[in-house]
Amino acid sequence: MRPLFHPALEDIKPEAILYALSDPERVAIYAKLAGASGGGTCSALADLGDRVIPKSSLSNHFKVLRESGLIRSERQGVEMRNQTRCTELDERFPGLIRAILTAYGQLPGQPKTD
Amino acid sequence: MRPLFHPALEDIKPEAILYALSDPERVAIYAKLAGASGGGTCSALADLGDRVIPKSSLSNHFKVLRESGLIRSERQGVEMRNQTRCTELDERFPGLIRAILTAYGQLPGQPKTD
DNA sequence: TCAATAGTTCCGAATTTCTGAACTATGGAA
DNA sequence: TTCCATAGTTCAGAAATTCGGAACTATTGA
Repeated sequence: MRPLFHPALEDIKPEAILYALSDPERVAIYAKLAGASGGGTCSALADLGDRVIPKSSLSNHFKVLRESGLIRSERQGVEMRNQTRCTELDERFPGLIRAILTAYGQLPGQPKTD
Repeated sequence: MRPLFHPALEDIKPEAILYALSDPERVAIYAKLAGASGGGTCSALADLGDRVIPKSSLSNHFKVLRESGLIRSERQGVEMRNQTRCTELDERFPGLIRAILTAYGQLPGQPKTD
């Protein structure tokens, strides 16, 4: 398995962030991750309620989120811990992530409006 | 030619906005439009400096921007006037467009950082 | 060493994007 | 009215991307 790639903060591109978050499934995953305290595993986030995302699609979603710079993944034993890079990101693109999650009505603790 | 479709404000979806603005060419077009006073025509926005966008691609870019709710297009004689819907949009998704343009370093009047 | 679990990679099918060529709509000139 | 020029749209095939099942890899525990 090739090592996971994470872009350096200064290499993160707005187009990659927007592309990654232009898919509601990825937004749902990211929002859960932003809410979760422990660092979510892939399989813990596969269930969207109305549909269960296939493993390979899920793996790809995480790859897109990771390579865009939105999350950091690291292996912990048999599973993968994923966490958002939102503090860093807010430094590079102030207000961006919050505005996006607000638009989706997915800010942690916020009632869904869509 | 079929009539141009514009979504009602309440039908505008964040995923469509993010998708439309995940393409740097479309961002460049949108940013020019946000800066232009008159309402830009397609051909006036085709020249990106490093490349001239083909007519059909340009037409498609405008379609994506229009159907996502970012711009409004209306025929004025032989040409098309395009204008942003940013005031409306800011009402629906507060701060979103500004945060995105800031991330791209493309806010009107702002020096490019990327 | 073997089995179980978590996730990645591969690869073919389906979908989407891109763009040259043909077409449509409008306005002005003859 | 007819013809031409201009601005943009639509069509269609090629290229690129996405999706997801099946096979594979890595790690842990028995």
